Amino acid sequence: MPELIPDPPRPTDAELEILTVLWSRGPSTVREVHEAIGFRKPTQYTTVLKLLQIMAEKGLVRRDEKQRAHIYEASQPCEWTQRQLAGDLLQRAFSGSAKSLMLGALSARRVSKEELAELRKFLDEYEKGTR
Amino acid sequence: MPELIPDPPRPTDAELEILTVLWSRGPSTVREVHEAIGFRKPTQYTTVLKLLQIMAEKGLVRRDEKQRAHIYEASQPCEWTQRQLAGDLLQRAFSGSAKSLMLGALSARRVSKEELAELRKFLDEYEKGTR
DNA sequence: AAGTTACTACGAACCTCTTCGTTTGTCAAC
DNA sequence: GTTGACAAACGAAGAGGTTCGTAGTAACTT
Repeated sequence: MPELIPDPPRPTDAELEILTVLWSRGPSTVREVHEAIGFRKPTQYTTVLKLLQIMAEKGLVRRDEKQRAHIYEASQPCEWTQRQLAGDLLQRAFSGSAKSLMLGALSARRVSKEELAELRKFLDEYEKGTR
Repeated sequence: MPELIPDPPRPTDAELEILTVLWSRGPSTVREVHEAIGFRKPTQYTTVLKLLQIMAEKGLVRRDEKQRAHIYEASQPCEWTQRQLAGDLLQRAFSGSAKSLMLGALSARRVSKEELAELRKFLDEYEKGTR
């Protein structure tokens, strides 16, 4: 019978930064993650290691211990986590109003005409999908 | 000369919940906030008080001490904070892609046809505004 | 074999967040 | 004036998050 594994919790800020690396790089060693993080802010190797260990306990990442240098991998796809985070914020800060969220996002930073067009296209496709 | 006050920090989960009450009720006493919160989850009066005191230190709320029962008020308008939160998440979890954020939000919960129409209308107006 | 390097594991320190019990102060009514 | 109600202030405890130093261990080099 299938193991019943609960959804991993919402990642914290530091955890999300690591997940970002794992999503873009794919399965990686601690060293690889550490190097990627190092570009953005100086961090000790063991800090990244500890974080990854804790994330493994929480179920945010999976760990392959077959090699000496363990390989870590995000347990959930990027889109899944993004959905959690967006839905969570939508609920907590925007009382569920997608329009308000959009307004907030667009006014937070300049958005190109291309991106606006993309958004429209996306709305069309979305509507078609839920018909 | 004008006091140079830094922007308040990103509110935590519990703080955001209180801010929500203040935005909808307007300036309120601790008791009023406590009652409003109590509808959603049982909480001690002093917990709300402490939270508000800390939020005042952080600059998230202003406090009027003229009355015996102090009056608290959100220091920033709802829209401002929403913009911060949306921009922050956009940056941290969506690499700045407004489209991805929208996709996440829409797939997080069902959205009515009316809301979709609203979104389109909003996009049009937004484009007009940034011409 | 001894020394060097690369890795994991562990533990502790420090901070923030959240919660609540207790104390202190103020005001009004009896 | 004493009492009771209601308010702020304070202190502390517990949980979680973040960081890092140190220790232990396996593999590689000479």
